[in-house]
Amino acid sequence: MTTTIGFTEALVRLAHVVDQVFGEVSRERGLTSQQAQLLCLLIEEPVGMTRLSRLLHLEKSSLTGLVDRVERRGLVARVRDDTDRRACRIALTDEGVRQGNETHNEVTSRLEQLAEGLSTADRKLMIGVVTEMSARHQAP
Amino acid sequence: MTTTIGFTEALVRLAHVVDQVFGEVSRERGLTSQQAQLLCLLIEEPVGMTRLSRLLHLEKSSLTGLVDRVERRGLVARVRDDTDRRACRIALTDEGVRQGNETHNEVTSRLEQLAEGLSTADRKLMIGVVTEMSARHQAP
DNA sequence: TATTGTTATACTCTATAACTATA
DNA sequence: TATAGTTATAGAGTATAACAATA
Repeated sequence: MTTTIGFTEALVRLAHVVDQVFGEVSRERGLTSQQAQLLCLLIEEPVGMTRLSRLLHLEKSSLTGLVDRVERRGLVARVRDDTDRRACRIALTDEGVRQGNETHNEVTSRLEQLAEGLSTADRKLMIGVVTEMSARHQAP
Repeated sequence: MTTTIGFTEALVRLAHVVDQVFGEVSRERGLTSQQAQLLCLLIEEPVGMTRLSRLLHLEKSSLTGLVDRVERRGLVARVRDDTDRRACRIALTDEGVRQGNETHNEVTSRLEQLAEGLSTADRKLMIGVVTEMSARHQAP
């Protein structure tokens, strides 16, 4: 029973797998995908609401609630911006850093497991393809 | 400013792109991603709630509401199963077939556009990789 | 008893519109 | 006036638990 699929369908299927892995890992930590994604995004550095909303493709008002819920869990904090009293930056707490890193590592680990045995050349190819597609998608 | 990304990160990024394209196309038709996904899934044939819930990784109770909303929009109908009076199959209406096909085609078209210029060999490679990863993810 | 699907309930996610405070 | 962020509101998505009807 070997069903052949097309290229586009492969992309969609891959997206489902990634989404599900991310969802599973998040869920195991008592987080939603969105909450976990927020934590992962903040690992690098604190980010303000307006920029976060662009990065996550969310309206600012939607973000307010998401941040509220993660803040209530003690994983992030609103830190005031000294240069602009209207603004704040969302920063991970110590526990948030832990959860964010663990989530990221676990997702990475599981995806690596699924891709086990894939040659370095093939990986590089996929990275190249994705980088190109991603750039095209953001360009317009 | 050329930032190099890892293989796993590429997978995650690709998933985001696909999700977003799917979301954009759905939205343009006044549908949510989940509703559009349901329509696309039903293009092949009508499916019962239990099987749908496995295919979409959703609890049956969550599915009831989703089907309700899509049915309210006149895109699907609950058809009774003659061999089992407990069961029903969710079938696309004529309008549902149209929307499902158009959504599928538009998503395909936009993803193809993003992957324009990619060689046949590279496409085949990606299909192979995804098929393998997808199979591993479902296996356990 | 097991299975199919629904209902009740409680959160979460999301957008739109209107708002406050600061720039 | 424009920008940063919040509030109010409404609808959609989701899970858990309890349920009805049928197998």
